[in-house]
Amino acid sequence: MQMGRGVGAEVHGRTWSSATPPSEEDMDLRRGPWTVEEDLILMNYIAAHGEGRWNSLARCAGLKRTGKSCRLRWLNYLRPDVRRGNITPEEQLLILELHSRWGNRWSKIAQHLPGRTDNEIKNYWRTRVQKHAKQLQCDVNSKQFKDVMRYLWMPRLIERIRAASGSSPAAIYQNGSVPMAGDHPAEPGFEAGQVKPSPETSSAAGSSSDSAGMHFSSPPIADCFAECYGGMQGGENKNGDGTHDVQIGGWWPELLPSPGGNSNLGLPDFEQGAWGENLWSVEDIWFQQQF
DNA sequence: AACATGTGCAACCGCCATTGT
DNA sequence: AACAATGGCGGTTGCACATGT
Repeated sequence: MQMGRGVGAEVHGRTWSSATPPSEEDMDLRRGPWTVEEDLILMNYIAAHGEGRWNSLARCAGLKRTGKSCRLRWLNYLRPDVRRGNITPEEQLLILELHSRWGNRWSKIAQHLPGRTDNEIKNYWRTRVQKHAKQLQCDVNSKQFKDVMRYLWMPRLIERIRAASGSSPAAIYQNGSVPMAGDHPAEPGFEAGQVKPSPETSSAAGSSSDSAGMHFSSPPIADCFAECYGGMQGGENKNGDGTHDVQIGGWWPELLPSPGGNSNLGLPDFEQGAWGENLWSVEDIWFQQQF
């Protein structure tokens, strides 16, 4: 998909004012979508000379582009290790987790998703996650929404990954690059929440009779994440006695689709982008209203 | 079939930090 | 020390395509 852009006013990383009109060379700069020829020139030049010093690179390569534009094109599109295609559930989970930790630090988040660019992650967040917040009529940065993410989406993603795993869901962490609980600053909004699930209204995806009156302190997301993933590292949920799934024990299983069952129960289909109107089950709405 | 609306995403914008002179 | 050039980042835009009516 290619598209043009409006005529902007920045060349060589600088802007010009009406008092300092662009030079003839500046006027010659190309904007908008890159052509195949330009891509080839850029790739060949970088293959021969390496990347960096983008402004001189653009000049020396004969590209009528700003250095910034070349850099962006290379990093977001042409780099050989750029991964394209759907964001996997594992990646989705990681994005949710890391965003809860770092906020809109897209480049930092991208460092933990090999092959994914900050631009892609940012786009994912804006198009998918923010859309959900809108559907729930709450702000994406609100505690409500963060709790929905933490207690509904993430466990469901985990369950989905687990259900799908023959392939290890922990594969994404094989490089050991993902910081886990304890190595990040506390996130104030996530520290002290209390969840009071209603047994009457939370049984859509399963049955539970022992959760009445249960109160759970909200663990930091990373703790849930580590716990849940810890339970999956061996490929199976090892605990017959529920000790391992301490964070997703209790009322969480009620919200989760049964393993091997329909893992899409009430879960927005992140992967396929099926974000219809009825994404939210009654329990989701109920959950959201508790905050 | 034609039009309207929604969605995804590449590319640009503007600011700030760093580096060089 | 001051200024300019450059790199990097988060935010925003707008077009092509998909989907709905």
